[in-house]
Amino acid sequence: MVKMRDVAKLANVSVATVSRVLHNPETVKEATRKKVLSVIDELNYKPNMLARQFRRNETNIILVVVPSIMNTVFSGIIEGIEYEASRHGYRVLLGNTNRKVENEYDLVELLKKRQADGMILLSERMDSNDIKSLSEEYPLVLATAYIEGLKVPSVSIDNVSSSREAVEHLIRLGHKEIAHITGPLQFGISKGRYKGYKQALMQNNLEVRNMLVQEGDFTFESGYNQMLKFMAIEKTPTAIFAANDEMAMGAVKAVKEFGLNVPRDIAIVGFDNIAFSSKFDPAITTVAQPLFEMGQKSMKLLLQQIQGKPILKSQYILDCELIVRDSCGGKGKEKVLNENIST
Amino acid sequence: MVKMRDVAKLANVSVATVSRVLHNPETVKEATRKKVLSVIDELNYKPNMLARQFRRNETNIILVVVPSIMNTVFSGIIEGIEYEASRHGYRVLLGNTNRKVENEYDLVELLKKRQADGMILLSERMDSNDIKSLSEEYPLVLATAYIEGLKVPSVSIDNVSSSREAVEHLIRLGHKEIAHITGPLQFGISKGRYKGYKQALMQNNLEVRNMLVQEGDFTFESGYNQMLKFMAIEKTPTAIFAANDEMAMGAVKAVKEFGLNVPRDIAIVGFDNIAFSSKFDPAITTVAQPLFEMGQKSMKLLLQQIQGKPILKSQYILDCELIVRDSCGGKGKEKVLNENIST
DNA sequence: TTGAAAGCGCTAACAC
DNA sequence: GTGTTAGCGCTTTCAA
Repeated sequence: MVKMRDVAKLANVSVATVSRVLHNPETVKEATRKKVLSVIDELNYKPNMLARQFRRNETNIILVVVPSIMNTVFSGIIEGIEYEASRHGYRVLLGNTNRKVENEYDLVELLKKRQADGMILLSERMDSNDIKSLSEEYPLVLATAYIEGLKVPSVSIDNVSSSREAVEHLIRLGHKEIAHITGPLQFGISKGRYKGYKQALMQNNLEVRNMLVQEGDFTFESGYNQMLKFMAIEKTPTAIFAANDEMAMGAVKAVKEFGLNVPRDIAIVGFDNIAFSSKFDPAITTVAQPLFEMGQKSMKLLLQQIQGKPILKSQYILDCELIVRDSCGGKGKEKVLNENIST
Repeated sequence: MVKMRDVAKLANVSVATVSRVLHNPETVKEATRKKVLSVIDELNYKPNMLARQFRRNETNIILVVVPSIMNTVFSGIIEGIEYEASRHGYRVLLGNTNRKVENEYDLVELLKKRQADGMILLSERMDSNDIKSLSEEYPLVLATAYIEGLKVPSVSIDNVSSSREAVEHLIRLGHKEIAHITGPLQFGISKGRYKGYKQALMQNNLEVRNMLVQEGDFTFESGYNQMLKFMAIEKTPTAIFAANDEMAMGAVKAVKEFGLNVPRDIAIVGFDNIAFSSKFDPAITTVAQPLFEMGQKSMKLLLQQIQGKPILKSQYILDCELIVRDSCGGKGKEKVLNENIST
């Protein structure tokens, strides 16, 4: 393995000069620099990063912890992280937890052992006290989640208001019997989306009925199963707000199996705008999070910490957008509505 | 930061002994070992991995290069890799290339700079000569792809025979006008699947007609567009074999838009068995790769290289399975067929 | 069974 | 502008 000393020897300079050529080329006389560079090329010298990292005590690696790599929401955020990271010379590596807390704790060890300069968590499985104390010692950002009351830098969306908007859209379309399939209610995002649903109903003087709220677990199957329950109610709801797209699609499947049509008989709205939502039949009306932006913002927050800059504002909440497609039956009407407004 | 020296001092031993307790505990007297361990605990000592890695010139990290993290095929393989890696004390980190060669080359640098002990490539974008020379210098395994004629350790499936099987299934169902939507033909897997399609037709004395083969790019949209072309042919094909599930779903969409029914009017078969295939309406008949097994096998091959063991066999080709669902119209019939065979 | 000590390859403070 | 040199924290050989 060719090392810096070899380059130095052949170029008739000291190792310090070689190091300078690599990191502060402007401090080296042009002739020397060219000489060194040509020798580096000639010997095909690759700096030993392990040595460098050890010496400087930094890796230029950002660890992103994802609960699942199959989810397009996460990949959208990751794109934003990667974009911002590479602009600053950082490389992003992904640690997959498969939704298991122990893997999350395992990946945290990488950070503690300095295998990464910082970490972005795309999940909130760990105990919040652990997250807090981790955050006090290491650069850390939470994305998609944020732990109330905890001053951990985080980037998230307002699940409450964006869900409210989605449900209000259904109300504006004339629906009065609107059901909700929630996510697992131990998660903050599920609670938030549920809250938004209730707010929309209450603000429009509609009753929040227990029977019209069922807890799912974010899977297609659970959407299907909970929809089956709604179909069994005597006065079947005319619209469904599902806490994510997968469940919305599962609900659609159940409706179809009853020989009914979405959106004609039952309107359905999801959340997340996963890649498949637009390809589903019918295309799912849903709430899109600003994924790229969230990733970018998270990375910026992380960089501030790594660079030891003071963080003026550490909690960011970004805006979502309602994407009206076919499953809610409001596409044409929405257009008319917009035109009315704009005229 | 508490370091080994601190532990040594407090435990009244040398740093060497502390190091031994960590790596070869059996070589240390029990009393000493216990003492050291308690001090480690007391001081909450975490070894500096950067120093360790530098010294031992190894990271215990496996880098998996994925073209896209959104794809359930890749995540399936990764699960297998992770399983096998963790059994041997290795950690898996993912590098996302977003299907860009330059990112692939970029990640290779991590390997060259010893940021990872080995690498598994889940894509074949790089120049095959580069892959070859990389493989000569570093532990490397190709999964899902394999480069013909090149002795790079690889794990793949037989795209030809499994595609042949899929098309033969359609033939057995009575179809004679079977079209094929290929992947980008510069990729080995696309060529293989195309080849399997042709073999099936020829072996059954069916004509391979140029008009019935269109090149897609593995996206939903391309499946849709190519299907539109088939619909425009005077004698519309009665069955379609798409080189992946996304294109198969796109094709379904096109058929539906013509007011036709899948599978009644046109049967469609995909490839990959992505997570969504079973949820699509109709559920897609497809070819499933043994993803977990592929990942596991790849990791085993990589470990052999890392440990410097001789590799007896370096190219593995695993079996696929045809999953008959609704989109081919062969579900019931297949059952009858099986029963006939089994009786 | 334990300790002393020599580096691993690089960076950066300091001297010239 | 460039060279000398002292480590970074750990592992491992050698000697005791």
